[in-house]
Amino acid sequence: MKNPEHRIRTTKKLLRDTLMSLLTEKPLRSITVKELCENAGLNRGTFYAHYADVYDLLEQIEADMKAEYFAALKPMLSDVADLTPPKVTKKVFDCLETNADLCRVIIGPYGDREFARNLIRESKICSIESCRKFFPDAEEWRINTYVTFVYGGCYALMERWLREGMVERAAAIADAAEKIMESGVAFLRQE
Amino acid sequence: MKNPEHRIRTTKKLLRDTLMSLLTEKPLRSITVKELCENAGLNRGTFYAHYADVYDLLEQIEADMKAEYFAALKPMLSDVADLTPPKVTKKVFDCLETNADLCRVIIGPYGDREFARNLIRESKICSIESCRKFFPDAEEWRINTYVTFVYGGCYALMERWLREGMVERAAAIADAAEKIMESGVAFLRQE
DNA sequence: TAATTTTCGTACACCGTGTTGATTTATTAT
DNA sequence: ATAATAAATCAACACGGTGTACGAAAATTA
Repeated sequence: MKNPEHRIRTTKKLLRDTLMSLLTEKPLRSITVKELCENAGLNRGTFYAHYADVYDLLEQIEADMKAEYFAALKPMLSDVADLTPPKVTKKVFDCLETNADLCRVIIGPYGDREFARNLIRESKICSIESCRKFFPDAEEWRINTYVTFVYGGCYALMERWLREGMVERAAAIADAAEKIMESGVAFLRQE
Repeated sequence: MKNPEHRIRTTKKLLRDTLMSLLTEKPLRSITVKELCENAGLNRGTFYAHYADVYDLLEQIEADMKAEYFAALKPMLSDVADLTPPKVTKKVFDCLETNADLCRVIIGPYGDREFARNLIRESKICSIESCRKFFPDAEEWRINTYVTFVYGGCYALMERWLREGMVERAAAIADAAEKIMESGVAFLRQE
């Protein structure tokens, strides 16, 4: 075969998929290694050959997701020169819409919302930089505060959107977010 | 003694304090009933007389916190007639500043941030109502979206504030939050 | 086909769990 | 104070998942 570790990859993928599946039913704390392996049809010893415990497994899954997220996001960001925070928001919402299945698990009742929050928070850095470019005279504290607020708001919208089944289009939410972060409460006086 | 259950209350309080203390060192998942009782100087059987497991204990602690939070917040809210969302924010920040010790544990590395988020989210309801009062012509969707965004933003500021050791005054953060939710990005053009 | 690597199967000691029943200690009521 | 009541203690137990080990079986590579 091409890949010398093809077999391991298959096994790992099976364990990952099984864990994600179990996470739609119950919290991580009540998922045992034994149960996980029985569901995956794997020997328990095989699990321990790759992971220390279920938390370790989830951590590795999340690390990979994070890598994929930024790998997918970066090209989206780099092809635009004047990248205002609202535009970043739109890109991120599109990214979520693409990976809807995964998002639903993470944001679900037994998912790791904290992980999602951290992803968004780490995206903050580039926004702070672009903000500085557009408002060179603004104090550092103001910029940081504004971006923090605005990212928190966007995350809240995302969470609601995912929780309610993504019935609206990503673009619609992104538009609303953009208008609020641009003009605040004036958003309620429109139309 | 006055209270017929004085002894139980003392025991429960001891268990609670011990758990909160342990939560500053390690995550809940690696805190065992055995360890908790050893630290509290109590018999393990005593624990099981009151709680099912450590998760049950934390749930009860959080339920009480929630009750206290709203008990403290309601009088703050009721003594003002024209309660705009920004004013609610100010009140909540004051409330957090008062209970700084507790907040630090919850928002800390092993705390339950999700619990904090839920508290804030539940405060949203009264804000939606007051928003409707001030903007009777706005569509329901717009109001809900705006309040969701704005609460997410406030929560993000709170989290940052707590994480950075509450060095700034609550009023300062509340002012910033107020201005952003009022006029959006214009916040960066001030001063 | 032979060599290598991964998975399987089994067994084992270990530890925390949750429960039990009897005993001791503290609180309440008389 | 003393008896009655309730809670905390103590020791013991079966149970289940953990993490590890090692040889056998199966799959992959050369």
